[in-house]
Amino acid sequence: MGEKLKTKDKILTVATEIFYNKGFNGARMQEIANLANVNKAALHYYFSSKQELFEVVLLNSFKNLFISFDKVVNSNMPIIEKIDVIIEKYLDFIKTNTQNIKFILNEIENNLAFIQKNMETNSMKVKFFDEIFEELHLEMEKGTIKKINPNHLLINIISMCIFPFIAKPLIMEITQFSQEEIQHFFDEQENFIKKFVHNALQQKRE
Amino acid sequence: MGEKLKTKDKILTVATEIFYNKGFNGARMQEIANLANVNKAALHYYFSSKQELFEVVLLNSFKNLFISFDKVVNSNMPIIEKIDVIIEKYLDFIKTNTQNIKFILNEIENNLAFIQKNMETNSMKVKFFDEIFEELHLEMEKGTIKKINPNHLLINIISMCIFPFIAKPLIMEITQFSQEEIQHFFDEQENFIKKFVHNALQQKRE
DNA sequence: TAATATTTTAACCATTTGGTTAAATCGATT
DNA sequence: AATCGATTTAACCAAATGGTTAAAATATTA
Repeated sequence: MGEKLKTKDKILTVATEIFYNKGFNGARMQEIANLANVNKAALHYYFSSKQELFEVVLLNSFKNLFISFDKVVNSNMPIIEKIDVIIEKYLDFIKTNTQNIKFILNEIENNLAFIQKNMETNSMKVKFFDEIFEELHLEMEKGTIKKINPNHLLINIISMCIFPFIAKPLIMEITQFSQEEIQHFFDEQENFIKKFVHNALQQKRE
Repeated sequence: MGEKLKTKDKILTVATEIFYNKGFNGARMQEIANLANVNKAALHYYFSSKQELFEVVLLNSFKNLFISFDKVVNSNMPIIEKIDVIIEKYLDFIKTNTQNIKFILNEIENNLAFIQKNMETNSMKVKFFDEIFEELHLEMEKGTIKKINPNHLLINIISMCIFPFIAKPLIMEITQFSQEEIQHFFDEQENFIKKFVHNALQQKRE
């Protein structure tokens, strides 16, 4: 017991790693089998085809994304602090899941139908966005923060949190940053984004 | 004359399209040959291998990126307006070159050595960053704009301009935006980013 | 322990894929 | 028109790849 799933789990773990790094087309069943210490036939015993194995990995990857973003905030702290928490959560997630996001961004277009089907059946809806939207609208009505489009606010926050990680190799190539410089950049990024957003949200003092 | 390069150009155009959409691993020489209306052997007549053809496409792709970003601004308009122009240029570029950027982001890691070698020999250095950095520092000294880290400012501007295009399919899946809603988002995005940045840069009135 | 179901293996197979070769065709120059 | 180099083609090839099969090994259960 418990041991039964060992091989299957091992295969899935290895497959995830390989698919994340090489994508569907770059992944080789043989390499997955080798790294999982099983025969290629064992792969097909647990997963009928490369496509099926891939889809399991893709779906897990998506679930992972949604779990992390769901219900980020539900306390009754001030809106500005809440946004700070959102920024922290996004940065936390991307730091340890860069490959996960890259993988999804790369593979989503070729698998839209599959994803849509399984998003529905697994009822992975994002209430998070709706909730924070509503709250932002409320606070704007109250005059706590400036009136800006919440869609833009949230998507641009996500952009600033995620893109530098996705584009790290390109950024390093273009800027010729040293390892220390890029490290310093990422260390400072959280505070920069927070201030950036505060400036956009805070009412000017009258 | 001029006709001589026709076939080679046709191959390159088609190869670019295929490599952009499917990456190195997903691209098939046969498909490139078919779309270019030539035999597969003709491909190898002009490009010795898939790798070589790929590298030509990759290098062109990189040059394209650098040409677009080089010398964005050199007039003597106020710094804030200059930043606006930069935002416009980035958005213009990404609108028509989404696949180009995605391709580079995906393939850069596996081809770092090649890119570095050819960046040097082709002396594709980006003076743009240095110049605008210097100017930002100057204006901060003068007190025209707030003192913030130019690295962060520029990279975050780029993030906001580029990421939504890269992540459009994912955003649509998560937000369940309709076609009109997403269109509206992209239409408004330019002004949003500009205001966002202005707020971050403008000195509070005393 | 014998019987049964689960898991793993080695040896194959068909197809795809990048690449080659030698001959044929086309184009310009003389 | 004859010549010579550039271009294109058809027919192949070896290696890689996803997948299959039947038998062996390992657990599980009666």
